[in-house]
Amino acid sequence: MRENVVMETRVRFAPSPTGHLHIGNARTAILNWLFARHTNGKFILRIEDTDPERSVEEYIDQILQDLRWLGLTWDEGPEIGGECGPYRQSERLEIYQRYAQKLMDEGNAYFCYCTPEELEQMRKESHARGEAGFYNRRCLHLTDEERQQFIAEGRKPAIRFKVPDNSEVIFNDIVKGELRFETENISDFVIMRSEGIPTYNFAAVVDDGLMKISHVIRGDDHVSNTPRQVLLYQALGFEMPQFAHIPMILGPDRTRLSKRHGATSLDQYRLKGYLPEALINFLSLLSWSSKTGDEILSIKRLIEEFDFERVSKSAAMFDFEKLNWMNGQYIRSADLERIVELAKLYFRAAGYPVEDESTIQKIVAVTREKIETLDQIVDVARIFFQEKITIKDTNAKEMIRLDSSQKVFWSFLRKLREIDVLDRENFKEIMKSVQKETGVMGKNLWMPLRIALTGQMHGPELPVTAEIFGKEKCEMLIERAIFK
RNA sequence: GGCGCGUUCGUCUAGUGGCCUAGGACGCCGGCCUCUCACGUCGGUAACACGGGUUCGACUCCCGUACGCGCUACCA
Repeated sequence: MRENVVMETRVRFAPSPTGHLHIGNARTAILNWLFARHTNGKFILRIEDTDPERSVEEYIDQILQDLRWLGLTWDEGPEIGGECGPYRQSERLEIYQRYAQKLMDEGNAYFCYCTPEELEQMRKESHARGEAGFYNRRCLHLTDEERQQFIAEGRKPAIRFKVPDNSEVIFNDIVKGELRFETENISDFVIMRSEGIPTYNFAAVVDDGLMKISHVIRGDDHVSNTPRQVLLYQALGFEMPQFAHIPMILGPDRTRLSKRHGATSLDQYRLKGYLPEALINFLSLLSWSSKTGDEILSIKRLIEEFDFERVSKSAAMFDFEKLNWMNGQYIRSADLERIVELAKLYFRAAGYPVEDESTIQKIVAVTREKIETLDQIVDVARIFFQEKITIKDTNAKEMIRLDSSQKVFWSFLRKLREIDVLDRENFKEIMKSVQKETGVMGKNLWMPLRIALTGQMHGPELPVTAEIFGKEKCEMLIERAIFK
């Protein structure tokens, strides 16, 4: 029957507020979002904050902010609600209890009174025997006296799911293909902790089921959890979603990307001056590729083209070099006004005055050409804000003392005084006539001017730099270079 | 230890049995552009983990080995 109905795609991103939004999780969020938009479905945000030990309220806001910064708008979730709320697991505790009770009533789950020490012992023993699972099902076969005894001792029970014997869990993963697991290798696992809080595997299934999630898209570190969840779906009678396990992102040492590898939280990237669309583009290209072979892809194209057919099965290393290159591409092609606004943030932090809008715009236009992350604009633009010029480079010092350089300065000065307003065009004209007059050309002509004006041998286009400085400042700087 | 997943240039990848003398991108190297750096542009460097099958033919299919990663919690 349901073959005829075109089911609406409903995907979810379910972060746990135990820290900042990790770059790997951001990628998972991006792929979920892309798929939702591609299929015209819904992108649902759910907060998995069942562990009070590790969940921190502030991180929820942080994560929401990060997601918004990326532009990943959600259709249901915190702050906007939806038909399947609440969207915070800590507010759904009664729901999990109800379904756990249902499993107990139907004989699919049972109380477990084992202590951490007892469990640890079992783990050791089964490990020594070379088995996969570890729980020996002691509490499944408890006599009434034993049970009374534990209760009398004040032991609070957890609830374990009873894994079917001798069967095989088979499911089709959209990216990995058919996956099979013997239940013999899965021991009865806890679904409700003794404090009445659900475990991840249980809460995720109950919520995904109730929220009618059609595709579970997550990192492939969850593959091993999936058979447990499949069993739960079956026992609970929920419709099974499709699973798509996307490959991990690795650090330079080929282990899963983590803090050890440097910047891993999204806000660090924002602060350093990466553009959200660059990050989305780059992250999308980790284990996915456009069939056109293009690599610079707009959000629009990403939405149009994304599908699981082209997601690869193997993990991908995070390549900072390529991200930087890509970010540079986006910085240069973005609307200038936008980059100006962002650049001002960095200028202000560096103490540069940003009041003169048209000057700032010119500065950004010429300096964005040379940076890969926005924070680098502070260094490149320093020449426009520095109080006085100090020449550190000895080659540069020697250069301006050259007779030919001094001749150039004098000639340039004379011609500069003849004009009213200096701009990039008449700067070039002046240079031409200075060349004619002095016979100095090429590097010997330009470099002394560059050094006199900026104190450095490298920098933005000189005509533009001179225009930004203006006639008076140039005049003053060249005079100084003459008498040095 | 057990279970699962993976393995094409340094890195991200294309490749679905002949189109592969393995293509593109980042990086790197060199040329051009040029006052410099960067941009841009042109060219170069560099890979099918290994061993068996299957097949007229294997990067592509099957099996094994090696290596890597993940899971193996009353974390998610």
